[in-house]
Amino acid sequence: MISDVLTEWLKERFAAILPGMAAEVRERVQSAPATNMEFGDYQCNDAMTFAKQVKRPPRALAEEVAAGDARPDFIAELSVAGPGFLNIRLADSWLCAQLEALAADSRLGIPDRGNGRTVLLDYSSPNVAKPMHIGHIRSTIIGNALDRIHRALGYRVLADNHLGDWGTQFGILILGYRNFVDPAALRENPIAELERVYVKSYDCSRQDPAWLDRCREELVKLQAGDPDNRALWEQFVAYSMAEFDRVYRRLGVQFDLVRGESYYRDDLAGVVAELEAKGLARESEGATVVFLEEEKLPVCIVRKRDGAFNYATTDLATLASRVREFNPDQIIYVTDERQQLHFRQFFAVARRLGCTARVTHVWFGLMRLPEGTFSTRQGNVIKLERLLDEAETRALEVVKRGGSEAPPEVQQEIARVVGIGAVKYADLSQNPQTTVTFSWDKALALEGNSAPYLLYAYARIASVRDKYAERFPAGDLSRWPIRLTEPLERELAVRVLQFPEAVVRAADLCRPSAIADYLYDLAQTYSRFYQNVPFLKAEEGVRESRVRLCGLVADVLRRGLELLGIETLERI
RNA sequence: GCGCCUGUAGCUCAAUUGGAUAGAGCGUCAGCCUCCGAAGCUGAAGGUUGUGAGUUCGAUCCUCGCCAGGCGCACCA
Repeated sequence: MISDVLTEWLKERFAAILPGMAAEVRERVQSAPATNMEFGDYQCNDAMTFAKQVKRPPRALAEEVAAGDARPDFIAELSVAGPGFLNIRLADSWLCAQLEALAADSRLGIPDRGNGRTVLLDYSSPNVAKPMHIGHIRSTIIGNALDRIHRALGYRVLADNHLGDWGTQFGILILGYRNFVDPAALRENPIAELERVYVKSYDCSRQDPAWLDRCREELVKLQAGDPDNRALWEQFVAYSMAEFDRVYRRLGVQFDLVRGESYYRDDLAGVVAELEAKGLARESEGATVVFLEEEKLPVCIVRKRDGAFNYATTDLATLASRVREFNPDQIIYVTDERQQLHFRQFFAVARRLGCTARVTHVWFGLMRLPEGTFSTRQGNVIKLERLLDEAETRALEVVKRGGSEAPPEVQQEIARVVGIGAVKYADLSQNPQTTVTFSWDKALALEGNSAPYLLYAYARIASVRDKYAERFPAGDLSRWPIRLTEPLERELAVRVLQFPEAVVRAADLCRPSAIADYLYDLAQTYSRFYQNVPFLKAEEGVRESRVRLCGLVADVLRRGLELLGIETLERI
């Protein structure tokens, strides 16, 4: 990566002029893309940071760094500006060589950061017997993007869908099912019917304590292995999986493991026993809890007063099982913001149990409606499948409005890719940690910073290649080197080479939006280039170089979108 | 009450975690298709970064106090 090459060189330079603090220099010196094109391509601000410590003027330090006579071949210009900024302009010849290397590299320069190390990703994790609604989309899409990004960086990724298939809701559901289910409706739409039954039974439990007691009994029977309740439970899980699989297929999401909470049900007692044996958990107010005073956190309950286990227990059992079986270096959980406290508690307990795997909670803001939060009981949920349908419908309207000549099934396919891509991109292109207020127009945006803008840029490049082949049938792109003659194409070249940095950043921050931001910037730069720099009309040599550069942009766009789980089309 | 998060152009969001003149899209206004795909491009207007202090060469970013909103806080997950 460009920044690595520059950083390494800068570290040596700083270490040479600050021999007393070489170790710290090697730790901290960084280079970053220039904030303003006029300054150069990259910059380094560390003369200012070190000046304080050595009590010397920052500008003098910077000048000393810049003064060395052995200027490496990748730097064309190195200058000092303002209080001590080091501005670097890269050499065109070196940029061209880097582009040639990128063109020959199937990884497009993405480094092998993982080196085979294992990352386990826990995401999506919907509850059985409830429909997937738009609140589930963020975990699924962000988690899947993190999955793809880590795989690209050479990690061994295990994506695990930790279904909510063993909670207290099953007592309510089983009793409701026995009393209210409509077999015809169940055949027609199982999940909708189960949802109706659940809501009705839930209402009963709120009004009638006796009903609630009977729900608890059903739950106890299920957990004790009662054959009838077990059969019902299996049926519910099967219905839900069918629906989930349908949605996942549409979203292009695949898991390596689908292990719901039920998978760990026999481990729960052992977790509590271990905590007690190690003196970490003790009885309090009838429950078994772990006190977390050092961390200044509330107590973590691992067994309720009624003897039942809860979420924290399940998570601890799950973690232990994962460590035993896969020994992951890192486990990433993707959930909404409401679970922050829970994860802080859970991680604290895990550490006390000696867990050394790096555990990360990636949380995202809740999805809301303009009128407030939505809930199953208020009946104002928007189902995920309906969102996807609507996305495809709107995209199809745009395709038709554009006067597409393509046959209907091709238009349908374009609408599918554009619509689903728009939904995903709307979520992935912004910082996950903000609350989002759902609106159809935003989720399905088809212009501006959106998937269709990127897909359009991509399709235009595919067209460029076709046009080139058509007009210059004897042309052979591979015979011509890449050259940089126009400022805009040079700018585009630098952007293309920054792709690996965007991927690394997205992984480091667990923020796929870093890639989305980068791709949008790349597509914008490309569009300006496309509009303002002639290439098929350029002279031979320049023409081939520019068509090849276009091809590299296309490769990066395709790969980048793929990392976000968004498909591309050659025609749109 | 305590904790976490958010507040940036009329609206939706960026700003590479302390860097230079805070950038995009939508919307508004003015231009660009006999031309490599106009789902595009060029330009204009639009800002006391919620607010008040502090830290330093330098603050949207760090510290403290306020204001507004969201989400949590012992037996749901």
